[in-house]
Amino acid sequence: MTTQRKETKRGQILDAAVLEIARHGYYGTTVAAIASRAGIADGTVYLYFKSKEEILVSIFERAMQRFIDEARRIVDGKPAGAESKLRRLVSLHLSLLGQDRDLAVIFQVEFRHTIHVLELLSRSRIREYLALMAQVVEQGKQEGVFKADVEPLFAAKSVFGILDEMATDWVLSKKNIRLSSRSGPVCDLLLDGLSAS
Amino acid sequence: MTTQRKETKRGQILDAAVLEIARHGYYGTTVAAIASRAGIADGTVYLYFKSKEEILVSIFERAMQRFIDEARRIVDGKPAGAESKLRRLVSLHLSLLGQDRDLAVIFQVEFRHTIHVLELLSRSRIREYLALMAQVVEQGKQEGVFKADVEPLFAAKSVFGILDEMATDWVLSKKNIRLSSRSGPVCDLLLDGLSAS
DNA sequence: CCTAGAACTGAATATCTATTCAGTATGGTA
DNA sequence: TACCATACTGAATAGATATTCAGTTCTAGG
Repeated sequence: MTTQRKETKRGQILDAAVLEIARHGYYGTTVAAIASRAGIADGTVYLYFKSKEEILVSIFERAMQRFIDEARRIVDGKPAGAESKLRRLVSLHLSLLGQDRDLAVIFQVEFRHTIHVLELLSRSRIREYLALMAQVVEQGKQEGVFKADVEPLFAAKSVFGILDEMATDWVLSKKNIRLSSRSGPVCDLLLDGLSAS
Repeated sequence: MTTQRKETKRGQILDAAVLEIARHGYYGTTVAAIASRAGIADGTVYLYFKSKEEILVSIFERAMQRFIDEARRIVDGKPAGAESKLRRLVSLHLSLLGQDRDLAVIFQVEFRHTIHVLELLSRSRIREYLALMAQVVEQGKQEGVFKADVEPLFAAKSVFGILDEMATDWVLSKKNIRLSSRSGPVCDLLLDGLSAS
């Protein structure tokens, strides 16, 4: 069996796990249920993952890699103003989560147990992501379009916080709006604040 | 045994549970550990709570009640400008979490399983809290100090999102800053945004 | 001091499930 | 075709722990 094929099966298991975990939670999902949905025997799971926990870690890694790669393309890609880059980052975040509700559920809900399970791992990846946002804020300060006294990392966390809450709200709400439709309002608020001019 | 006394013991169990769950997570905490820390027998826990899950629910209820009561005092209390009320709400949120790290851990991490365990319960309480924030935004719009085109509930969620991220960041970081020291910068960003005037 | 009922105890139970591993199937190669 | 390595299977295991309940201790009122 080629590496290609192996990667495919590994991916299938991860896909099955995303589906099950989004519906029943990490602790509510049995390895047997993941195997069954992937159409393989329980034992086979352990040929691809050392443990159930490693499956969760892998889901996180796979998704986070995508977030970071795409964000980096915006930040380090072809030159553009900071405001434009910020708008694209916001839009990216909401689009990626908005197009896969199961993944969004896992991100917004299941990964929050992470302080115990994935602490180091998850926060280091998120720090990487936050750093990309902070880089854009820094650029904005140098261009003079963002306030001089704003701390880039603090601003990045604020941006992330708002995006995170919008995503959680979307995940938990029954309404059928598109998550990415919140992109504009989020940016407007971030850029200009609540105060009347 | 008086009701008073009963409430005390119930509270002791909850206190013990907060401590254990903050350290080991909900699924990593055994009922035996909670009982042991509370200095009672395992079975006694079940005289006060129907199940382990009910303990988690009760921790949430008890804490959330405090948040809502204090927020309501700010919002409906003696008249003040919207900006001032908003600053006090932000400060309240960060202070309440900042003065009890164990409770903060549970709020920022453990309650996120809530989509499956506490979905209805927790979100309805949080909606109540969000509604109080939204009320202040609405007031600001009428006073003309906040932008006319901002949606109050959307703004409230944004405020909550930033506060939430600051709290999570604080909980996961080893640094020994006071959480409430973030209160000023958070308000400034919310009110005036990132853009240079 | 007695006693009934409330409060408490903690060993036993009943169930659940992650992981293992001895055996089976598959597919490419000579 | 025969062979071997790789991939897969799924029943059995081992360990964990929420919850119960029969028995014990406490306590307040008479």
